[in-house]
Amino acid sequence: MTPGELAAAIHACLEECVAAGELDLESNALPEPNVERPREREHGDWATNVAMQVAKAAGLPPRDIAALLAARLAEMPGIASAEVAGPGFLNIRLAAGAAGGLARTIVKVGTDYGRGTTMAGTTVNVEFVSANPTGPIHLGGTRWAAVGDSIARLLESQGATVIREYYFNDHGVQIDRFASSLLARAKGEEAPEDGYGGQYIDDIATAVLSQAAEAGEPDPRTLPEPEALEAFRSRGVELMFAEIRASLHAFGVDFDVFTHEESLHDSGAVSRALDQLKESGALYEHDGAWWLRSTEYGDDKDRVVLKSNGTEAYIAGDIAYIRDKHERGADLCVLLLGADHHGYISRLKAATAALGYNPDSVEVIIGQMVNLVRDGEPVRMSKRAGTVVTMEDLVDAVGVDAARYALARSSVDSTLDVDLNLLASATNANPVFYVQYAHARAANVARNAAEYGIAREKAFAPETLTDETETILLGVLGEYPRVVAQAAAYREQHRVARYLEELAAAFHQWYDRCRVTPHGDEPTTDTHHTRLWLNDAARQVFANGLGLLGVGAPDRM
RNA sequence: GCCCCCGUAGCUCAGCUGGAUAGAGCGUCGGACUUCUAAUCCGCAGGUCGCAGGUUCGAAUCCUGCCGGGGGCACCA
Repeated sequence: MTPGELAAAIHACLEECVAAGELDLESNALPEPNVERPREREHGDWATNVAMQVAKAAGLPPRDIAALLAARLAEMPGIASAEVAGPGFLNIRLAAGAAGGLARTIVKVGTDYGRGTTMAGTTVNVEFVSANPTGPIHLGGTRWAAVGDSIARLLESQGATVIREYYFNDHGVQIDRFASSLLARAKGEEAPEDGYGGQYIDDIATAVLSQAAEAGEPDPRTLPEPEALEAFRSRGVELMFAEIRASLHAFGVDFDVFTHEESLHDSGAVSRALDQLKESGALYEHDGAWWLRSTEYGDDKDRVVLKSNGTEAYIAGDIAYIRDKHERGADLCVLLLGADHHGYISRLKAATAALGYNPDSVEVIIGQMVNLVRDGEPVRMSKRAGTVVTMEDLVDAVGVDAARYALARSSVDSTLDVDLNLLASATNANPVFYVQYAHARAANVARNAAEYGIAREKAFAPETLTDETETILLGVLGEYPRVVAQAAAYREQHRVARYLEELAAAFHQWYDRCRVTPHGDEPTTDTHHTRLWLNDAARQVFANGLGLLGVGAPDRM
């Protein structure tokens, strides 16, 4: 019996109580009972606080309601006991066979265990990273790559169609500075004061020169300044962006759509969007500029969209972009942005509403910064000085799995300290190995079991799974679908990681106590076959959960 | 001045949609491999959940104020 089935059973008991006149409640207002594993083992396998939740509405003491439910619940098949505890908790024990049945359920369902359909039919556009192609992905962007991809996987697991999207800003002054930095380095000069430094600038400058030579074009350095800059800009951006894409791919993150900011301007999408807003009155003219009424959505002040000099402000591209995403069929647009962008939320919502879309169709996740720490001391990263730690640096130091896991296991609300020395030297400080090891162990157990003639087909006797560690392991396994559903609903990938660590602990403890293959001359019994079911169920959940984080599940370590 | 995030064990962080005695990893100390992987397990130690009020049967969790840290408040992108 899964916790979901148990919740349904409790709900049925509530309905029966209402039908029998024992509870004075609207039957359509009954809550979906919360079923959780109690912290204390003595409190049973599962507990619900539903009696306390409905106590006020029913006008009865919580313990009385719990008693009514307990009487009915205890009669149901698969339930060993139900008793009232504390202020009105209902502690439930499952019959051994009912609890153990979960192992077979998981094995049968396989990769679908933990998947749901609550978001079926919904198309979600998830935009993340979107770093300017003026340099390699740094630590902060790496965090969003790990988090964004995992959130995308979570949404997919609940049935959504997900588009991973990267907004590629090739339009503004940052790019101009990038181009002039390339030109300066190609000429052997220092990069300009407000430009970019670092070895990669030299490398790309060199690559631009050789590309031009191969194409039979004149040396860009000999061209007049504007043409020279353009040559370095167009080729440099392409080269830089190819490098970014390659890094992301090696990191296990691939995007479905790359949108160039320039293309929104070139295609007329920007002017179309602005025309629409002018017509609807969402833009107004003042001091020679056109303003968006973003204050109506909590912004401090209205924002300029068309500057008085006739050029478009940056936000104009954003407005066209959010319209573009909706027109391409997105029901929900999720954006991951760094904490330095939190001021954008209100103007983006305002733009969305002004365009005629539901502002709730845009959801901005603000993630806090990543700090580089070395031996406990904060290290300042500077693009100009070229002291930035990049995605590749991190991967070189700890590997993709450890990097992704370390970045995904914390809430994005917390600033994150990354200590390369710590991660690289004491790799067991990263719990990913604890989880992966559990999976590898389970795989090994399965290999050994096959050698000993233990096979799932030979028996499934769930009532033999009676060791305390087996009860706990089954309990944790049962929570997985709810954890995934909530992680998806709250867009909180770290819940999956934390869950896997809990599951790994339960698995290792079980492994320590219960053998799948018989000891020495011990005869093979149904218990061994049944434990293989449990082992394989755990292995499946490790694989499913690690998959949601984009982290590998190795069979050997 | 206004807005957002954070403040929980020595360190890094969970727990925050209100529930039973606040957790994990790392670090310290002490145990456990003649049989499925010791990257593991078991035990000890470690806490005014930043501070002060409030809400209620119940607050780390919700509300208000304050303190401390980070980020943001452009006709820049």
